[in-house]
Amino acid sequence: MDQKNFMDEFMKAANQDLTPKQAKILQAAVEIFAEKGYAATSTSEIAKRAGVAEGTIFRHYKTKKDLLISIVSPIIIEFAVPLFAERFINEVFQDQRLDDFEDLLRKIIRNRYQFVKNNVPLLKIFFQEMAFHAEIQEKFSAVFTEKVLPQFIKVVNHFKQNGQIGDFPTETVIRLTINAIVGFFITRFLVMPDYPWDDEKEMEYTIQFIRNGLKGI
Amino acid sequence: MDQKNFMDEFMKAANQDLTPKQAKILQAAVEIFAEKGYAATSTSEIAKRAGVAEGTIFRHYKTKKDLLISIVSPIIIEFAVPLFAERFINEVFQDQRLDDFEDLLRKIIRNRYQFVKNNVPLLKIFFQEMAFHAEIQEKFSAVFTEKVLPQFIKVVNHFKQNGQIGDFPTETVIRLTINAIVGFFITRFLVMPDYPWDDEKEMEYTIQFIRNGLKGI
DNA sequence: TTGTGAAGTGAGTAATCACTCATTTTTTTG
DNA sequence: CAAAAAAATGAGTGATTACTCACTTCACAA
Repeated sequence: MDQKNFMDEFMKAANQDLTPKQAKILQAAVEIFAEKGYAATSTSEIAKRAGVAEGTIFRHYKTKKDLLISIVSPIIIEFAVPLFAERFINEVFQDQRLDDFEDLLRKIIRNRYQFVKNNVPLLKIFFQEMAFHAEIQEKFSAVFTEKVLPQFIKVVNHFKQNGQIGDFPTETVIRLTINAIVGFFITRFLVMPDYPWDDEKEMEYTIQFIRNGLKGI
Repeated sequence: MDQKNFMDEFMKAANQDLTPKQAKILQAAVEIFAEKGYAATSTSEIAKRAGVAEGTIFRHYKTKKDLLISIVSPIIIEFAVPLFAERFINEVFQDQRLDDFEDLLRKIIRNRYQFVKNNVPLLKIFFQEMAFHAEIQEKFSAVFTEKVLPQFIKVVNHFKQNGQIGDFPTETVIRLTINAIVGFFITRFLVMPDYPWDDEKEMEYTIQFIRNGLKGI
């Protein structure tokens, strides 16, 4: 995916030029997809909950799958990109206050925590349907390898050089870090959303776990 | 996947003799459920791949959902339980060679690695369908809280007392540990199965990551 | 006011769905 | 071997599916 397509997606996501009925359709689809899964959801049920005729769905979305893609695409970009925009990463190398791995971890986790908390159903749909739809996999893969990975590598190598991260391969550091962070969110919001979490504490423990786990001996 | 291992798992768990056609049905259902998901799979397609009449499926399984539960139930027990059988855990407190957190981690990860490798489609179905079927959630919850959690708590407290695990809450230690291990398996076998993994090295890095991450400073 | 295109409608359609059941085939048993 | 039981069959069922299309309603510019 090239830059232009990418920005198109982003603009499409940011734009609010949806008709009221179209917005209702998206809202209903997200709710039901998250509840029962894409394949188990019928377009008639979406139309019913959206308070819309079934034909209206197909006026805006060529197929049911098109509706799914329209829902999932923005969330891929919004979840992965913002914290890894070039502007932000450059700060890491220039701003004294960011030259600490633990502080960076804290900043990333706290920022993404708010985003995840505000988008649980959308993210549930993403994780579920990624397993079965090549379009979603490809879109995610493109965003990850083009936008996230290069910046992540820069940062890890930076902290490896100044000794805050130990002698692991860079890809392994990235795997372990993303897994610890995303794993926390999945446990917190999808696996055990009703557990009496103390989010502040758990985030801090997770930060310590990652920092110590990656520290050289 | 090795078909022999695969059917062995079923025989063991079901503790019941299957007719050849019934075995074919299970095998076909596992394959297609893993490929396209439970809801997107039709019973006619299962029958076709199994080389069986559609009615034969319903002679052995009351409903399509019944077939799913019959597939998923054994895997829950076999994944969670074996390493936490009382006999094994008692060894941890008696056997000198097991009185090292790192060695225990290594033993657990290596054992479960083989199991996961031999049961990828089954585990994929489990993770996917757990999100939507209360029966599966309840079965898993029961096995986890009755069989796994109590043993895990014992072990963690043991290693906290002798200083190998630092001052985290026990539940947090368990969350971080399971997340690191299961996360590795999911990344390795579901998210990026085609990446040129060096499994030995990645397991060792994961062990170091957990051990250092949980170590008190 | 009127013309025009977009938005919205809902009855209609062919295909497919999970599941049934009367019947046939295979296996077990006495 | 014959009778009984179990396993397997596949055509048939009503319900539901994603999607279509001829039509109506709407917003708005000329």
